[in-house]
Amino acid sequence: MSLKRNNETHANKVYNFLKKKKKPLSAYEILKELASEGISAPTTIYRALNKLVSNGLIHKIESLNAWTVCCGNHENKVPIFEICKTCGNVTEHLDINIANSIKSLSEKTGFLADNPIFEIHGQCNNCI
Amino acid sequence: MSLKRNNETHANKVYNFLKKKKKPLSAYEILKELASEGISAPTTIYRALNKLVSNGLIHKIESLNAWTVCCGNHENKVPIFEICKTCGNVTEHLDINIANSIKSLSEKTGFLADNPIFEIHGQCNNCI
DNA sequence: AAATGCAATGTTATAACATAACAAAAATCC
DNA sequence: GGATTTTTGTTATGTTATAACATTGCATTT
Repeated sequence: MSLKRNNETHANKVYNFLKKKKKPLSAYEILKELASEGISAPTTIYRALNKLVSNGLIHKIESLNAWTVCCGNHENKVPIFEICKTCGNVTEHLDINIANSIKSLSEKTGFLADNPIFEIHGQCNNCI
Repeated sequence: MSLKRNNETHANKVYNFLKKKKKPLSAYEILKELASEGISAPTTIYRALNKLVSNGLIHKIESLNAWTVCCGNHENKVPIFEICKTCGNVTEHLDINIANSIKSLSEKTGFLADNPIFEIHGQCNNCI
C-alpha cells in the first residue's frame, strides 16, 4: 500500500478549482471548498496562490481580495478588470491602448514598471 | 470649564496628519500615531478615512492597504500610482491618455465606470 | 543504499486589516 | 429648548495574511 502523495500539487488543485468557478474567490472561500481535498490551512492556500500568480496563471484582484484565472496570453497588453458593483460580475479585458499609455508614462517618469494593477468599479451594461 | 470638544474633527486630524507625512500609511499606522490625539479605536480611523475618500481628499492604495493625500484636482484625468518596490516611494500621476483609454474601453463594453484603481509596482528611476 | 538538497506541505500562532452593533456625546437645525 | 443629524466611543468579532518552526516527498548525488 503506497503512501506516496497524490501527484497533484495543491497549487494545481487551486488552479483547477478557480478555472471551474470562473469568478474571483477569496483565499478563505477557496480554503473552505478545498478542505475536502486535504488543504486545511490558509498558509497552504496563500502559497498556492502566490505560486500561481508568479507563474502568471492567475491574477489577484486587489480591491476584492480575490483571485481569478488569467484570461489568456497577454503579450503586449495589460489586463484590466471591470467589476460591477450591482451584480458582482468581474470581466478581464486586454487593452492595447492602456498598455501604450503605461509605456509612455513610464518613458516620461523613468519608472520601470513590472506589475500593473488596473481595476475599475462601476456598473456593467446589464445592470445599468 | 468648558467640556466642549475640540473643534477639529477626527477626519480633519487624519487628513492633516497624512498631509504632513506625504506618504501612504495604513490605518493602523495612523492609529498608532494619532492615539495621542484622542483616537483610540480602528473604527474611528476607518470612519475618518472613508469620509476623506468620499470627499475626494485622499486615495486608498489598494495594493498597499494604505491611504495617501490626493495630489490635486483631477478634472478629466485619472490618478495613477507608481510604487517603487525598492525604496517604497509612491508617486501619484495624473494622466490624460489613460483617462481617454478608459473612456474608450467603457464605450466599447458599455461599462459605467465610477471608481478606477490604477497602481503600478516597479522601480523608480532613482533605484534602477 | 544512504545522504543530501530542495520544493512542497503541515502546524501553530499571531499579525494586520476591517466591520458590526450598540450606545453616547456633540453639533446643527427648526 | 427639543428634535434631528452627525460624530464619536466601546466592545466584540470577522476577514485577510504572514511568521516561524517542523515534516514529508522526491530527485539527485555520493
